[in-house]
Amino acid sequence: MSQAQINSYQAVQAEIMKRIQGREWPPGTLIPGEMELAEAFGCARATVNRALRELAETGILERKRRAGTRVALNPVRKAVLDIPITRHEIESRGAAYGYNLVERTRAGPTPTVQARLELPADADMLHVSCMHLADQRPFQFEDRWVHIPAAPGILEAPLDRLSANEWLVQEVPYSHGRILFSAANATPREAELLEVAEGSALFIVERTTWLACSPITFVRMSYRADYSMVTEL
Amino acid sequence: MSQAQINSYQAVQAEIMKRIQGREWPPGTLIPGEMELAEAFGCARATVNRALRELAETGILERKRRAGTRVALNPVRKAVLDIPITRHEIESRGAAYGYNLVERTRAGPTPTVQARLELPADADMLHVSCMHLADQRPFQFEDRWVHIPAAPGILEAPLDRLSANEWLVQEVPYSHGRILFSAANATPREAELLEVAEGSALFIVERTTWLACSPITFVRMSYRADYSMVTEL
DNA sequence: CAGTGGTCTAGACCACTCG
DNA sequence: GAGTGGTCTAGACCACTGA
Repeated sequence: MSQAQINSYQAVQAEIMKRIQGREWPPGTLIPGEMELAEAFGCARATVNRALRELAETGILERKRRAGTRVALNPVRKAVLDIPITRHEIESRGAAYGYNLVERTRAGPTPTVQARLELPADADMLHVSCMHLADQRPFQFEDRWVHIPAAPGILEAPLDRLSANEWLVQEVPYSHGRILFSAANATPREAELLEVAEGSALFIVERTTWLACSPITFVRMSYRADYSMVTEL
Repeated sequence: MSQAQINSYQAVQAEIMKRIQGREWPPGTLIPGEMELAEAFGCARATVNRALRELAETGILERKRRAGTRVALNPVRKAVLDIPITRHEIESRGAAYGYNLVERTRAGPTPTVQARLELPADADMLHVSCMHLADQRPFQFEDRWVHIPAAPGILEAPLDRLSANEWLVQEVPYSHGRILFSAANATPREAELLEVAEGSALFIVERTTWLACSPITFVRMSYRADYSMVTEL
């Protein structure tokens, strides 16, 4: 026998990674087909398929019908980012969560918000902004616009106690969204709320969500410069 | 019959999503078991399993053995981030890629670099920094430290023409890494290189990679504030 | 048009965990 | 201990696509 039994998809992945990392299969290599690997490993093709499919999803392999599977030459690696509710993020860091409603106004969208949500200027919206605190210290400033017809209950939501994010997550399903990460200098208002110097760099996350083609909400979240978002790959 | 044939895993996913979005299954609902769904949809359990497993991976469902599958109450949604090579990112935006080597020095690590890579102060390292340009304009400043014993060929790499990133990706495999996103105010040097005002907010990405337990490289990439990273969910 | 990956099926065994 | 999801198998058909 030339090869011990490798009959779990994770074992197959480990073996493939071992060969890639050992440069037995350097970038660009065309690796054997699923049937061949299955035979060599002593397992079913479905097992090899799952192993290879998942590695391709992370960008390590590239698969094409007829052409086969090769080790990615220019790996566009995929990293998975967790997007938790802010309260949970704070609590998972072991800090006490605090919440302050800053503003709650029924108003038409600003031009920026209009553009992001693709809504008319006279759309019926709720503008809600709030602070999230970690151990009494400013953690995140949230500035949100909600399209009222898409989430009618929002007008009765107890936003003085609960962030709009938490209310929406439980009450209004969405089908897809877009997240945008960037940096910006703190405006005087943001500086005051986040207790940083004016012009201090902030980490910005903007999120827009839809249900089917109907826009629900746009939110801009600003974090102090000492915040960072982490992911493993 | 109560239900048309839904016999592809994507059709099953669509049906599940439809029921969640239609609030037929609001957050927290315990949904039917795999066998039951398979029978209702007229497909095999494996098909339902794949559909549900993938939805659970994105955070929409939560699955536990014995307890069953429920619609996530506090959805920690997962977003997938593409991490391309900078040259490809620039080219895919339709801009011309440019590259300038700024510095190339063999030196011991700074305290920050030491901490990130968990290396001793006298480790043998190459410090390489460079600018990536899009249509002749500054796009990203890359400041990198490479642990020479982990990537010996780096000393002969043509870093005057090719970024260390591109060379490493093809020549040195890695097993895992950590990425950290944050914001910072531009130092005088960064401001000059990126052609922004001193103190201007920069988007910062720091990446550390290892092969098994052996650190390979640490890189800090700074982007002008007009840059943003996007992902869909 | 032939060979690759993509998927589905029916059945089985297993591991975990909740009641 | 029983029931759920987690996985593997052997076989089959299909869609795509590059030679």
